[in-house]
Amino acid sequence: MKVEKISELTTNRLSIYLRCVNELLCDGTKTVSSEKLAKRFHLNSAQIRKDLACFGEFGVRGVGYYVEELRDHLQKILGLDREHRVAIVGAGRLGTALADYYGFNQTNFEVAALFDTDKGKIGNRLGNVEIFAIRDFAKIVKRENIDVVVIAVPAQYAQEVLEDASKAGIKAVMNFAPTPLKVEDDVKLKNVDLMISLESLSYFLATPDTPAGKS
Amino acid sequence: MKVEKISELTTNRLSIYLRCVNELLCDGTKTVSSEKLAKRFHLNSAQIRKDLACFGEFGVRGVGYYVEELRDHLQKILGLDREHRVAIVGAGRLGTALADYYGFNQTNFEVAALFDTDKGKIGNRLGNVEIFAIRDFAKIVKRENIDVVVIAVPAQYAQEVLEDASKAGIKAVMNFAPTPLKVEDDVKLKNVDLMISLESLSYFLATPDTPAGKS
DNA sequence: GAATACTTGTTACCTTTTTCACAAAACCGA
DNA sequence: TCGGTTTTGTGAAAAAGGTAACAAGTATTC
Repeated sequence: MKVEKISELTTNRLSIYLRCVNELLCDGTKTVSSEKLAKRFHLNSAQIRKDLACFGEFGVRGVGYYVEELRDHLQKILGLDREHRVAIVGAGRLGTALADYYGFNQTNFEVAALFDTDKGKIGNRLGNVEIFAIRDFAKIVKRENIDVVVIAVPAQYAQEVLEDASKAGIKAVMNFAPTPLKVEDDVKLKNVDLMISLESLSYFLATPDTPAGKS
Repeated sequence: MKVEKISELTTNRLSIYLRCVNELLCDGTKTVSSEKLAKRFHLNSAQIRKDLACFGEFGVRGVGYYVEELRDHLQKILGLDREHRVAIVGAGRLGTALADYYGFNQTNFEVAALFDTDKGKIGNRLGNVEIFAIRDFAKIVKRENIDVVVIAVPAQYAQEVLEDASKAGIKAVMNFAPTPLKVEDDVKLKNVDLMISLESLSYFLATPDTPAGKS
């Protein structure tokens, strides 16, 4: 096991491995080699081994990995062995769509609060989740033990929301607003930029000789 | 100008440059140097020059880049000088949220059709956009000149939708379902995987000594 | 018109990431 | 127990990506 800094590319792949391993578990598979895993899910076996080796020696030579054990390790590494409480800021279509996204409420991420500035929305509920005034952000974050914030507001308000989150002690933020945000060094900001993805598709369509491939 | 294959990292940055350049245009800026652009938007000037140089010599030594001209070049390169017609498959919350996303209808991407299997939804309209039966997919794609498909259905149906799209001649697909899809070599598939992003945040929270930083 | 200041395009260098290859380890069948 | 097979973990090589440095242009000043 190497003690070095883990790249985000690696942790992203761990998420994928976890998903694959869960699928194997559903099939009733007990053990799996990196080679079999790679073949089935179109991955690279050396990379799987190397990624996993960053966190310990989970495999058994000659056998492979015990699927259930591997799942437990991956969940632990990714911090999915405990619940995360999510606040979504912006109760527009995107925010409300995210609030009952398959990912949430089916995993250890629980949407605990929505926020908006629209008085017509404040106080309403979306399923079990109440829509609060953004003014009460810090208070609710504390009361509801929120540790992850999703920014789903128009671009011009995103920076402000990020700063509110930072002030409230939030360390993990996912941003859907298509604008570059400045962030404190101790806050992890993950940008999800649909325009970039769309324009990447557009580039591909405009450039016939480019090899396609996933991403 | 180098003639080599362009990486997706490069084209993604072109999207960002375009966004920055548009902001400069709003400010009335006429010319900009790679250095000024880099300073203002927290980029690297050498990388900007290198990325741009892949596509031609757009700059003037001693001056920099003419902002308007640069915008036109970037739009052309990214294929944004012509309209793209988008179909969204899955008229659930996510699909409908995407249908009136800021990105669409404010740019050259026009949502031309929604698709669903739910008889209660088929025939309804969301703004100007009609919801069609997935059965009519190929027909509508042709009639509406659709060239980009967005998959916003539950994971278990995603592969099927992708294959329908491929059969209908679609070459650019954006997938929101959290599952790995197999795709023809000539189809560009762009995955937007919110679970991976969330789990990346979770990893960060679970690993206190990790430096944060954007992504 | 020459000297100075500025900025690009590009090469060379450095860092990160991926892939390859194999010794070491564990299992299996006889 | 032993020889053969499988498969991991890892160091070394290769590929990809990012940064720095600078020669070659262009504009501006005096």
